Amino acid sequence: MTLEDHLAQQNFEDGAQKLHMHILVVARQLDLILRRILQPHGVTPPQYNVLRILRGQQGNPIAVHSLASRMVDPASNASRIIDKLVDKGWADRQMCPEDRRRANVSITPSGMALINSIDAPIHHAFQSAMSTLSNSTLDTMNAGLAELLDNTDNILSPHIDTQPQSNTT
Amino acid sequence: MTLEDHLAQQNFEDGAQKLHMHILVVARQLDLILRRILQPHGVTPPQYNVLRILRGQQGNPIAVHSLASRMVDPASNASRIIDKLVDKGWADRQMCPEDRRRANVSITPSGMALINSIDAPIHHAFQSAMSTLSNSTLDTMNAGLAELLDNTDNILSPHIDTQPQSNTT
DNA sequence: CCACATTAAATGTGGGTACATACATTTGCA
DNA sequence: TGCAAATGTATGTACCCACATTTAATGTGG
Repeated sequence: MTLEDHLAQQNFEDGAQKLHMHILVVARQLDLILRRILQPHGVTPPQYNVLRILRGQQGNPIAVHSLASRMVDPASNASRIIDKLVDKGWADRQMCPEDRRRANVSITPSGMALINSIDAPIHHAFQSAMSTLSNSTLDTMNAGLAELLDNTDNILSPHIDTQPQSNTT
Repeated sequence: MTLEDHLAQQNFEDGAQKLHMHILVVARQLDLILRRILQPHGVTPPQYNVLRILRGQQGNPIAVHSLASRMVDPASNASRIIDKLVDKGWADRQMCPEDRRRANVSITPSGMALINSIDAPIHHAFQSAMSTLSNSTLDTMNAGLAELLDNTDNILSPHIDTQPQSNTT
């Protein structure tokens, strides 16, 4: 099924607009695939994302804000995602004695068991989704997306011009 | 800012996984840009998406299910998006006399005025986001994403094997 | 030592999504 | 004709998001 079929639209103004739509639609597809695999386990994609980060900490607790910065959606509501994980016994939240504003989060054995059991099928699914792309295509796409990422960063938070300004105003 | 900065993660297993993350993160950035432009007008991205489709109808009303199929998120809840548009006077919903299950939706002059006034800045923003990419890069990326779209379609709804099976089992 | 800004986390609000279900209406067909 | 299946739309539930605000604790300059 092509992009045109997905959107029931027959022509795009140019390659740039088509790329825009392609990215949105494919991102949605990837999310649906992940959701499909996670669903039977009662885990959602953001929760899975957090569990992966916690596992990467090798048992070391991590502050909420630092966890948030590593998420795909660097959420303002990391707190609430963690709430869900704690409710289900997959994560643990302890107050930090040195800085009582902080809350340290860590993964529980039960959370670790969960993520270890679902990780392989997920990796396999995405591997197979990408399997038809050649390495050189992968590289070109990654380079293009990196460029796009940089451009959108500039649109979202314009750089301060680093040229020193003479104070003539 | 690179993908590694965005996710505060330093290495990805392979190009495929990196592509996966790149797509998710860039899709999010594009959504943020759109949201940023729409926000002052009190419109959300899905609402804008629906208004564009309605405008494309040249004044002809369209059924909800047919509208839904054209959305980026072919939502089960197109109804609720339309509710919002009707509330704000940008769209109109009439019952269809020939088929009383159907609800026909059309854009109002006020909705038309709104979308015409915000369309240009949006087009400009995305054009500039993509402006650094060469045409050949755009083509390669679009081709790769089309392939990815097809692969993910197959994962999400596996094709029935059209080979006639001999009944030997 | 104290006012004040800054930081960390949580929470409120309004919106969106997937998935399941409800309900009315049409269609297909026995 | 009569009734089951399919269709079109709306709604309920639980989750998620962006953005603004709140609450608490820590830093910092006078």
